[in-house]
Amino acid sequence: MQQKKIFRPHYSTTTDARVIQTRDALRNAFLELLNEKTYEQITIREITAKASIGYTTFFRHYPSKEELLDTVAFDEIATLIDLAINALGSSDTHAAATTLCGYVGEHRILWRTLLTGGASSRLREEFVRIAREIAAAWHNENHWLPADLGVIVVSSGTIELLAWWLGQEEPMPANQLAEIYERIVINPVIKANNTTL
Amino acid sequence: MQQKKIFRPHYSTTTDARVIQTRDALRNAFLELLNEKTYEQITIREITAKASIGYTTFFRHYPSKEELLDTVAFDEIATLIDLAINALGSSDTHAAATTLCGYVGEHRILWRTLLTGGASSRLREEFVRIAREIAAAWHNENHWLPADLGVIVVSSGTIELLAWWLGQEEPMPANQLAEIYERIVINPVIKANNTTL
Amino acid sequence: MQQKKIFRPHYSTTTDARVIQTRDALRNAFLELLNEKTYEQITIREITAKASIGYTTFFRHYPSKEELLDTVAFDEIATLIDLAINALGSSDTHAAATTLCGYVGEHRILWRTLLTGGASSRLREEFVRIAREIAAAWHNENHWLPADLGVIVVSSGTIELLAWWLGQEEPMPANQLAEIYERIVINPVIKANNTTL
Amino acid sequence: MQQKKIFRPHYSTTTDARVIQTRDALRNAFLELLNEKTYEQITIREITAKASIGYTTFFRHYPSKEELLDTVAFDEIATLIDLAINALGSSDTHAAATTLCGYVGEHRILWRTLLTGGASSRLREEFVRIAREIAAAWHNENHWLPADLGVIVVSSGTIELLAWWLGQEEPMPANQLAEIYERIVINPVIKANNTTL
DNA sequence: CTCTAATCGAGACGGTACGTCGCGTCTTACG
DNA sequence: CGTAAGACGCGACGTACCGTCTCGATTAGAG
Repeated sequence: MQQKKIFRPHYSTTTDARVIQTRDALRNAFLELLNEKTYEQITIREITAKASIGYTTFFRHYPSKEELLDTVAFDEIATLIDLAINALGSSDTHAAATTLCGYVGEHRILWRTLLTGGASSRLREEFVRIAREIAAAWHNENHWLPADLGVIVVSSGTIELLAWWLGQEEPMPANQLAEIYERIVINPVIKANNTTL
Repeated sequence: MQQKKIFRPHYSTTTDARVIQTRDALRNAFLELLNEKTYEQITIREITAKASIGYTTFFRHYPSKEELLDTVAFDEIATLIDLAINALGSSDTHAAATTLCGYVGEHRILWRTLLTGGASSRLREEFVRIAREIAAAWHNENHWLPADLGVIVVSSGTIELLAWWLGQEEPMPANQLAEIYERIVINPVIKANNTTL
Repeated sequence: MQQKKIFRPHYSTTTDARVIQTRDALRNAFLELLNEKTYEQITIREITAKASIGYTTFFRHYPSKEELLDTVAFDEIATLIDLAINALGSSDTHAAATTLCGYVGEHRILWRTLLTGGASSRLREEFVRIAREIAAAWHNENHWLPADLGVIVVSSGTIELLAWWLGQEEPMPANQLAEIYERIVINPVIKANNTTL
Repeated sequence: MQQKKIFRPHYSTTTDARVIQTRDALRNAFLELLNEKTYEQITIREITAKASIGYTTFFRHYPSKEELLDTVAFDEIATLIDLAINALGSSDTHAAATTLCGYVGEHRILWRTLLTGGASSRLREEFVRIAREIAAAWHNENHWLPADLGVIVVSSGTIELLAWWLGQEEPMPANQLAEIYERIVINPVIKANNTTL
């Protein structure tokens, strides 16, 4: 964390056109590579070569490959989790599920890379991890179902369902997916309490 | 005339006591390390050091870290998938679910390492991958649910549920877990077909 | 796109101060080690350790130990062979012999390492090899003496004589050596033709 | 030198037919390999493979590759040096030179391997080294020529001349070689004293 | 419109891990 | 029950990336 001497003025926000350009190039090169190979297999040298950026320059913007991935994915994950939490907690689960599927569908290209590309397992872990944090205070009236287990199963179910969808060659419409989502992921957890076991 | 490469006669089964001993040492050292750190962070040198085995000797038994993990995990995964498939396909899902949870509970220590340790994401991927292969021919009468999506959701749900259970400090009894398993993972997929959407 | 292999831009001449410094350190460490042990016994790790240079860095400058030796020795050998050829071919063999012995005496320290150190046998072979190449076109009027045999005997005689001289604790003066050189190495080959056998 | 536990009953002379057979096989395999590659490049595993002998068995007969070479070459070198010393010291140098060249010619195949094969430089060093030891007490009446220098020049000259001869495709007759030998190697050293410089 | 400072490319360097190779010792299973 | 087959520890090899550090060249944007 504590960098010693390397010149790193760019970690802060800047409007310098060169900086913006460099970061975009890195981001795009990284995403392209994620479509080809595993996160671990991708080297920083590859990213910079593909981005036509000097190797050293990478470190002027991100301290590590990890950090670049986070930067690329963090906002997207946060948005998606918001929607997923809504789907879980809302009274109108149907609308929430549709919204979530619709959102991912609109960002299909990016999300396909994230969920089916070389960083998929990292993304999934991250998704579940953040979901657990956010939902830590979440109240669950199902006495038979531990709250965090519910969050885990819904989170991972969500991710797997979306990954499957994005990997299809001829994907079904978003609203149809939303129905399935509701039936096999949402409802079993939140609506099961009125069923006697 | 020339040496073929490294001398690797051991990949086949052997009864040599030294070989058994060495492999056990590697396996145990590896599992211990998986409780401490990520699969990627573990180096072969660490494994051999912890096992008090020469570095080169590792390669006399496994061509890579990957292969060692496979060897350690493959049989366990295969057994578990058998049970999971039964849970999914059997008419008596309750009995199948109980059997599965019971099996994992009996091998709690190993499975906790596999599912909550440093190789968890690899194990989960592998589990889902194998499950898809096995269930490729699986017939699904739910016209509204694509078969492979069902397999994916059940597989990942199974894994996540077990991982949660094994990570608990005071885990609930296996049969209680089995009930939850049935309600939020099994039934939504296989019993939903008699519900009109 | 991919890295070519290890980064090796330095084989060409460069004025970079760091490069000069590194190469000098390697060269000196190598020569010091040659005074202690055999060329084969010296490891690249030893050289770099003695030079306080990173192990990997060695390969950024030389592809192998062999190449380092060549670099260290090649110019010297070439110079010496020039002088030796002159000694052999010149009409004034006396002056040529004196020049050659004087030259080696002036570079006594380096040549002692080369000829009596751990790489001596390699150096001798190299010397004879190069001498044969250079003297391939050399015309010999001695009908009784095959030209290449003459070159070989003179070359090896030269080397052995110099090695002996450099190994002496109280070496004789260069001009005295030159006289012996002329009598037992040069003259027998080039002046013998006017003697009937 | 001090071997601990390995079973090595064969270092002593033995008449056991199997032992003789094994050693011959190793010796022949070694000589064959010396015609193909450098002493350093030859591995013990290669030798044993070519000899159809177990790898471990090698060490029951020789502690190292070095020792095998010595065993193969020592007697031959000693014989040759005897002859060379005679050539140098005898009053009838002509007869001695002829004898020496004749002897080598009769063992042409072995000597060609030794002097032009992959161990040539070792052989040459060894030859000169032994010659110096034997001739240490040798008295030299040439006041202008240090005795050991004389031995060195004659030894190396002898070796180089023989190596050249054995490497020829159409070698000259032994007696013709002997004449050259006498003129350019022997006489310059031992008969030069009656010449004023 | 200049000039100063931010940005960048090139690449030398010290490291660490990799997987391979050969050595020489030690052990065991088999004939 | 002695030996060959081979398991093993060891250490060097050469490669691949890592992340740090210069050193100049270029360029943006403030004065």
